[in-house]
Amino acid sequence: MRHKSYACSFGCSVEAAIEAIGGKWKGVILFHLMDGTKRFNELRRLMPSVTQRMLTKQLRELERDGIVHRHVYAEVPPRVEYRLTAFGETLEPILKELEAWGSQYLNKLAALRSEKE
Amino acid sequence: MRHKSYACSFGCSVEAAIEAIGGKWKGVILFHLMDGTKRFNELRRLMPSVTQRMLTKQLRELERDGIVHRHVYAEVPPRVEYRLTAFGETLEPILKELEAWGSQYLNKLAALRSEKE
DNA sequence: CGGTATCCGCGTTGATACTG
DNA sequence: CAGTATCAACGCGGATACCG
Repeated sequence: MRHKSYACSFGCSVEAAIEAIGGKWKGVILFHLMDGTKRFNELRRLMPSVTQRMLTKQLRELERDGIVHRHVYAEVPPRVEYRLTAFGETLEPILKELEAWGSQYLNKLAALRSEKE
Repeated sequence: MRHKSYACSFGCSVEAAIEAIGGKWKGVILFHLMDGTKRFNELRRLMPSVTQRMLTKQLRELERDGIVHRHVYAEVPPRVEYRLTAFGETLEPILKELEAWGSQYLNKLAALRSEKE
């Protein structure tokens, strides 16, 4: 799914953007990181329905894509903090708009359902 | 994947938004529909790598979600046109920003690769 | 023209157990 | 605390064929 060849020229940057942030939990992860640096288990607590495996995987992809920075402290017990990179921060306005739009969308879905009853 | 219960309160509207537009081809479809009404095979020509099955499926989901309107003309041969709904049009600024960001992102990926060589 | 129907591979995800 | 490893299951998506 990831890292296909983006040979096409038009509309594909939209696709690339959606691939970067459209992973199953990435939007929510990024949204929480907009609040500031978070530790691994902090994120887990914020997203209880995400398994540890998936959280790790999504964070690694975001790191690979230059959106999230991972800082490992050489301590015992281990401490790992995640934060947006400068590039990741350029997503903030988009994430905020997505949240606003998503909220409208959820309202609309709820309205559609209640009018069917 | 779709129509989970959105019981949670925070960050989930981002998730909902991404689920609505994050389908494999939805971003590109919507981007093309921003140009104006398109017939089914017009969209196919604009996105040659999308199979007919997938295009149909994604369009049906966008229709169900109130983002795209499907107009069937009672003609022979059949004619079906797709266009953004009023609600779908509220996505336009977001899609444009996603495209701009995606373009930056692709540049960044290309830079990362070339500096590894 | 604009779809459905069916089959199936394979990637993604979850569950569980283990670790430095 | 913050992961990795392994295995099994599920479902997305492609290929192909057929239809009104």
